Amino acid sequence: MATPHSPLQSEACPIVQVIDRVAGKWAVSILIAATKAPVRYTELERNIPGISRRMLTLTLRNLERDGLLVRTVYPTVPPKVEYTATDSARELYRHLVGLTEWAERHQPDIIQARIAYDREHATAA
Amino acid sequence: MATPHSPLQSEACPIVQVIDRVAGKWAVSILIAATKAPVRYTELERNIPGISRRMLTLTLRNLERDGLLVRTVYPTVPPKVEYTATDSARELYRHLVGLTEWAERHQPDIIQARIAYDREHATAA
DNA sequence: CTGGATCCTCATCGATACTG
DNA sequence: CAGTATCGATGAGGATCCAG
Repeated sequence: MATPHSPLQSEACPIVQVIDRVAGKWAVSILIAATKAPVRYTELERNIPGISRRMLTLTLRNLERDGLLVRTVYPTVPPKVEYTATDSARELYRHLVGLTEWAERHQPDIIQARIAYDREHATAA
Repeated sequence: MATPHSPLQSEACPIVQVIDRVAGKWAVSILIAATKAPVRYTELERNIPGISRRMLTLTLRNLERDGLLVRTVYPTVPPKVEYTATDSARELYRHLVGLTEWAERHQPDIIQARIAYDREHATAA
């Protein structure tokens, strides 16, 4: 960490804020999509399995509010809205990629660890 | 995250799994503490402001289950339990540091963005 | 097509009390 | 010291309907 002090002061730790901001898989999914190319509302709805309209809208608003997405409205007859990742978001995305790579590397380990743990702590059947 | 058990087979993209695993400030706070040095239960309870016993235990169990923490019990008369970060967790921590730095760099921007957004979308004055 | 507003459910979390 | 068990409050999130 840039500031190796205040080890356990979670409130002051910026990473907590990032986690909170990105908390919920929806934000990340949207961010990933929008970083690759400007995306439309319906496009996101189709490409993110299981997301509800409500959460899509809510998450989009939050990301927009935090300056991670830019919302562009084209006043055409069928309304068209595009969401574009800002530079800030693209930079964040690079770090998320770091996490992705970690996840990919350790996914098998985690799965194994869970299996082992569950077997160990199995509810006597 | 506080779910007692995450599904063993997650079909989601790896980054979503990381986010889910680390979602909630407690996991990160604990991870940070345990990465720096082995920590005891009460030590965590004292140093993580606002955490409840329930969440502390739950989060510890999940991290342990995923192979990110190792739980060591010393069968002494006053029981002593130490939680130690695994290599896997330490590697994850390095990536979390990347996120931290991003957060520190962009925190002012985000705050500004929110202020601007809120002013723009103020409930019709 | 893009969302805002509403209702309602259920999971999550905090507080408390109890135990090895 | 290091937890577990239980209960109640809170709010995130899904479903639905309506509007620009």
